[in-house]
Amino acid sequence: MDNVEILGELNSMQKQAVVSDALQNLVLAGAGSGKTKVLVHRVAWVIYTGQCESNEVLAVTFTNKAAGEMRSRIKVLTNSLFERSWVGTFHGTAHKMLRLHFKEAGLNKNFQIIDSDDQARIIKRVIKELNLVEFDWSAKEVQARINTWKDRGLRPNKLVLEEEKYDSMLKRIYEEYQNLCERSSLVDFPELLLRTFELLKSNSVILKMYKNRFAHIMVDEFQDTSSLQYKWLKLFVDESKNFFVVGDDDQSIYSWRGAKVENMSSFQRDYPEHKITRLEQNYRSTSKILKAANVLIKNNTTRIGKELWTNEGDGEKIALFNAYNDQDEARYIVDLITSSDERKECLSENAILYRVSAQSRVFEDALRERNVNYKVYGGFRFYERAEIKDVIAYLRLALSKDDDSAFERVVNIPARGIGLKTIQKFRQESKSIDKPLWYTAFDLSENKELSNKVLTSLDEFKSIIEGIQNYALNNDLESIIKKTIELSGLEEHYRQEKSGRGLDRIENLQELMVAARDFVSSEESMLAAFVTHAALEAGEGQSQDGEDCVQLMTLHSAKGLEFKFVYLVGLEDGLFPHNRSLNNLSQLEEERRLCYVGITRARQRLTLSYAESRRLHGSEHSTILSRFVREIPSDLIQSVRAGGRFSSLDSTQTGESGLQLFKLGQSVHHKVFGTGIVLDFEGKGTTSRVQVRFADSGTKWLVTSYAGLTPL
DNA sequence: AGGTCGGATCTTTTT
DNA sequence: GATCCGACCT
Repeated sequence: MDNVEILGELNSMQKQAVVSDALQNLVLAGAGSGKTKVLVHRVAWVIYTGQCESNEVLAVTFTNKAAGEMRSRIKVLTNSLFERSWVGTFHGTAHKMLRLHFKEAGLNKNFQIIDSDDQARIIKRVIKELNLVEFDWSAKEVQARINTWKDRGLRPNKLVLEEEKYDSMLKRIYEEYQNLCERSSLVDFPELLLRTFELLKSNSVILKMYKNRFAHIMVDEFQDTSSLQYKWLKLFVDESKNFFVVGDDDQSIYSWRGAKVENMSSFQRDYPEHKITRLEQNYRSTSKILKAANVLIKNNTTRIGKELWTNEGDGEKIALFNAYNDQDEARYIVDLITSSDERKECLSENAILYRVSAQSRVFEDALRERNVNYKVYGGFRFYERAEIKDVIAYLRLALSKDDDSAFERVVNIPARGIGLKTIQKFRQESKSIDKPLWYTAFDLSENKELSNKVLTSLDEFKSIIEGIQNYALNNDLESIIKKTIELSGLEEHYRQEKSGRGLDRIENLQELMVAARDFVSSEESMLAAFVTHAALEAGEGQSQDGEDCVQLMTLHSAKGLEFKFVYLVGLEDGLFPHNRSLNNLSQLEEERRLCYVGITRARQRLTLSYAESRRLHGSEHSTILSRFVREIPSDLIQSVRAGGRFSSLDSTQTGESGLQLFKLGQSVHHKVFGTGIVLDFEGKGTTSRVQVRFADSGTKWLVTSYAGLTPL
């Protein structure tokens, strides 16, 4: 490996970015322009040119997946020379620092990480406990508010109340929640970042150590950083430091969870000596697709500005399909896939992208009907499943008795007769003496009037936890998990579960043991490392079967991916752009960026579709073609079926009593012709006719009173 | 303590 | 239409 090899595969702009000798660099990297490649090559470059040692690099992103990919690509490029550099997620990096400096950060050695689900449960409990009159926010809303505060670096005592109706109540909840976390040594996701930030800010020795250590700070997906994350990065960087950030303001789609695109302009302001490099050559899509994307995104008012181009030729026009309804839309797309050899040949090159996950169902039905393999991305991940979290909670408690969240979760799972009443007693006690529940439940249990039955159960619970604790001293991870499942009685508990979920759950427990067997870590306590892993990584890649199948996912989860054939569906105002974003310019622009992301996923063929009528939330709505499609020049679009033919008609046939009523687009069944869709109707009463397009027998006009159609 | 019923609500998702 | 939540019942 030498310089030539590092630079050889790069185009001139990419090369410029990689070898830039400016200290601060902003790389504006369009979709498909080799964004991560530039970052990875930059790491290799600075190491190979002797600008720094491999352990002096800090490279961060958002997801474990992206960090993993970054790590392995750097590894390939540098022949593992980078081993000691810090490559990871923001949260992972912050966590690492907190473990190293737990004392200085004011944390207990065994502090545990809680995920958003745990956090929501605790907040819910706090709200209930405070007994606030008239307070009617949901726990989720409060959670969002608290996390926003944390992201702004605001502790309860620093809040400036805005005299809103519930301000003082929200503040009390925040305080109480935070107290509870401190008492039980729990750290939530935003807290990982805020704690680290405060630690570095207040402890000049530690900060200096890291500032000296990190010669190069690199960030991928910079447009997704939150204000706290940017402030955190800036702690390590001054004007003399190498700061290399890569991002695309046109692909910023996560403002709703704290991402601040503004950080890109803040970067330009904060580092006036920075160099900006634009990567606009696209290696993914054909020209027509890129043109559509360029034109669309130009309608956004707040962007730095760039234009994608390619050498790869014009390609085909974008197809636009006008469906009668959502089912018609799904069937058409599935037909399109199955009737083309090119598309059928590699199913996983076909991606159906939609705005809301509820849209997947109709497609799943249509795909199943045609026996086409598919995979829906998103939804519950492995470590988020209740049964997995139960086992993890036992382990967490064995690691840290302070962990109230874990205690509450499993003290009565399986049911041991320790109900709400008992727990409430503990909570009260716990709050008044400021000790974790575990201690109020055991060390002080003589003081409370508890029945013998409850006392016995508690004893039993205690010995389970201590049993796990002892067993964990001298056994490997897989056996510890196995023992935990046995001792806790969880397996038996799920076996007896009445709903059909029990068997699934037990399978998942076995999967957990497999995960434990394969888990590797350099930490001294494998168990602690595994529990952290479970909190920090939702376990996306669990049980991958690698089957060739059609990919179904939301536009959000499609970011970063590419497919030969992309179907962008449900392009209707109100659905995409979503209703909730229609009245707000910045939100509407984010929806447009989302559409931009969708379009730029396609390598070869892009198909857009919309339905004139859509069933949503139980009832039928007529729709309007999405403004985003209307913004794309019509010479780039090929309409597959002329729309609007029926939209001016009454959408329901008005029949005499006793006669079947049909709706346009409705699925019906006929004894001879099979299943079909109602396309049109005419006449009234016994002379009325319906036009039906049958899946196998073509389109026919049928007299309603004789046809004997059954609605489906 | 656990189940059942009515009512409200209905993006996007990672850590 | 489906799901989640809180209130109420057994």
